[in-house]
Amino acid sequence: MIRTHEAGTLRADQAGQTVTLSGWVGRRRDHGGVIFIDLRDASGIAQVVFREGEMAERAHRLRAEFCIKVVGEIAKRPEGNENPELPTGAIEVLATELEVLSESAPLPFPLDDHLSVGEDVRLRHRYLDLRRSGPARNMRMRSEANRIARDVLHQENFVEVETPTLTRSTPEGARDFLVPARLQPGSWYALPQSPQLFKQLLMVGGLERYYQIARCYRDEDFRADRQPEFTQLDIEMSFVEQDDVIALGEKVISALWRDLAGYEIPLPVPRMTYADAMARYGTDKPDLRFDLELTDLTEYFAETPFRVFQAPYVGSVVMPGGASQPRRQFDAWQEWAKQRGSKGLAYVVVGEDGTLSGPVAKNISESEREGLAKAAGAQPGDCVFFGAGTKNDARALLGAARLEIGRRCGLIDESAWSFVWVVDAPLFEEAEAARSAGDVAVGGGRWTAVHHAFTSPTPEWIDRFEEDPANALAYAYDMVCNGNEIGGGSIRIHRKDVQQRVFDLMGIGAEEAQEKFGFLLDAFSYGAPPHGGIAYGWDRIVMLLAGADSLRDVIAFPKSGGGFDPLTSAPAPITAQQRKEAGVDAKPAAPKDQG
RNA sequence: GGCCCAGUGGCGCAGUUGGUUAGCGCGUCGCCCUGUCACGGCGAAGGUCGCGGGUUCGAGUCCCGUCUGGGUCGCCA
Repeated sequence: MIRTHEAGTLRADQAGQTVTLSGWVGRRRDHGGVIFIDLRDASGIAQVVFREGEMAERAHRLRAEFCIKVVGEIAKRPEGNENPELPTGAIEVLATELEVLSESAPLPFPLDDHLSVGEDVRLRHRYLDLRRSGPARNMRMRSEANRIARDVLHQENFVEVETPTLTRSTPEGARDFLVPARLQPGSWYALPQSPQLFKQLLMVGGLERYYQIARCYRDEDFRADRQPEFTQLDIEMSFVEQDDVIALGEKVISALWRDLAGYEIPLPVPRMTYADAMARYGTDKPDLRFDLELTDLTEYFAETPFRVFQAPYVGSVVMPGGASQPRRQFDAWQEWAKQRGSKGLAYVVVGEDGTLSGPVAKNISESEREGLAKAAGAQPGDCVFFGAGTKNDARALLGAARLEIGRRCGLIDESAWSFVWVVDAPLFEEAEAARSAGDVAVGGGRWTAVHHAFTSPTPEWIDRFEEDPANALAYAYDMVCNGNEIGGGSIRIHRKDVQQRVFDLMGIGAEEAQEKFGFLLDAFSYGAPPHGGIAYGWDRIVMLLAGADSLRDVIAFPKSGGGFDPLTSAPAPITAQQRKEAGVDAKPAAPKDQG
């Protein structure tokens, strides 16, 4: 090693020792006769002092981010010159030797922690950004999270297995990234959207307990909380039921939050049914850091003269103190609602004397006005927002309004952690609904899987889901933290007959099933064990633990919008030669196409 | 794909109802400085205001288009 000590570890009791440090020049304070350098390495910083003569002269030429080696003696700082802000603030290193290991060009942006720098410049020079304390801390925290997960799973006898990234399309429902196969022009690999099928095969393979910190790829449009390649902590277990996977999942999560957030998650994590979550919070990932709930007023307005409320569903959410909003603010709410595809956001203002006002108040009947505040749970001075329409649409709008109210009214305790399992989600949705929403419905049937086609029905439904597909429940569970879905999984189908019935309902014929998932079905015919698992959204979990605002903050080399890598400028054009070899332009041999 | 916001020296920003030479802070470069720690002082360099077109006597500013980035909805477990 070309250092004997790490800069950030030096303490007063080491005074007198001669040390060799290597690292980067942080701030320098040049006083002519005496020059101070903050020498930074991965452990922290230490002040190095260059005095008079040749040492000072050479140190004078040092610039920000030069990589240097310094030999010197640790000394207690003169009385009154200690810096209590620094862990090493009691000492300094009196340099006797200086070697510049590598010079640095002027920086494209300052590395000081207290200065704000645009994200695109930082990502373009991510290697410099990572020298800053914040990004460096996030990388280390992520490493710790990996370690903790591995520790827990190791203790539980899990086997870490790597699965292929050049593979066939997995049935997750997103668009695949495709890789041309040079040796079979016209054929393509898909990058896995998750290791779903492989982990099930590992269960058939008798590994019983598998996990992987797995890279997954989905070719969809971008969001702040989405990257085209992302990481899951992927887990699968044999001979388990829902409660077993949930218990294991809680072990992992509670260890993470205990060690990295200093928070002891009260166990067991409460569970809520999907139906309950939708009814009370208008979402399948409720943020339970505040109590506000939706109210179902469909019955209440059953006889309403107000056309807008003559809908399959009418619900409301209260904005505490919302009555005092200026008119402009209510207009802004309309805009807000329109922005998410709604016609508007009906509202009623409850005056201090309890009388209702606002555009909606005039349109409803006398008796409806009478009891509305009470029915909606509103107090004088509140305002009530309404959603009317199909159950799904109206609830989605109200759920979003609930979150917006929480933010604007400061109802959310930002320091709080709320965890909940959402269970008993529907197993199927109508294929029509899925298709109209732009989904690529698998199979030609009326029903399609909400999760994926290998999710088992709950024990109550496993023998009769065909009778009432709309209400059949999936043996699945999502873990939600502060309104973020951080993980989800299910008990899988392991019986060939059940799998066949699910395929039948989805209109996937035997031939099609064989072609698409034949390898899995074949595997299931050889004594497949009952199994299930869970996958945690690793980037998002680390983001929450780090208190970061964006997934990009916890990924070493993230992509920016449009899937562009600001550092390497990928994706990039290929040469004609590469194009030819890759077989990108191969014509399909025969019309006999495949999926 | 829709909508919203932003693009001004290396970085972060200001720039009024359109009006002379586009400012400020940081950084950079040079000189000075023996106790600083976001050191300080003096001086200097550095900008076709994202790009293209239009309106105008005159555009960083107004209009249209376009590109890039961020956010959001669609999409996405």
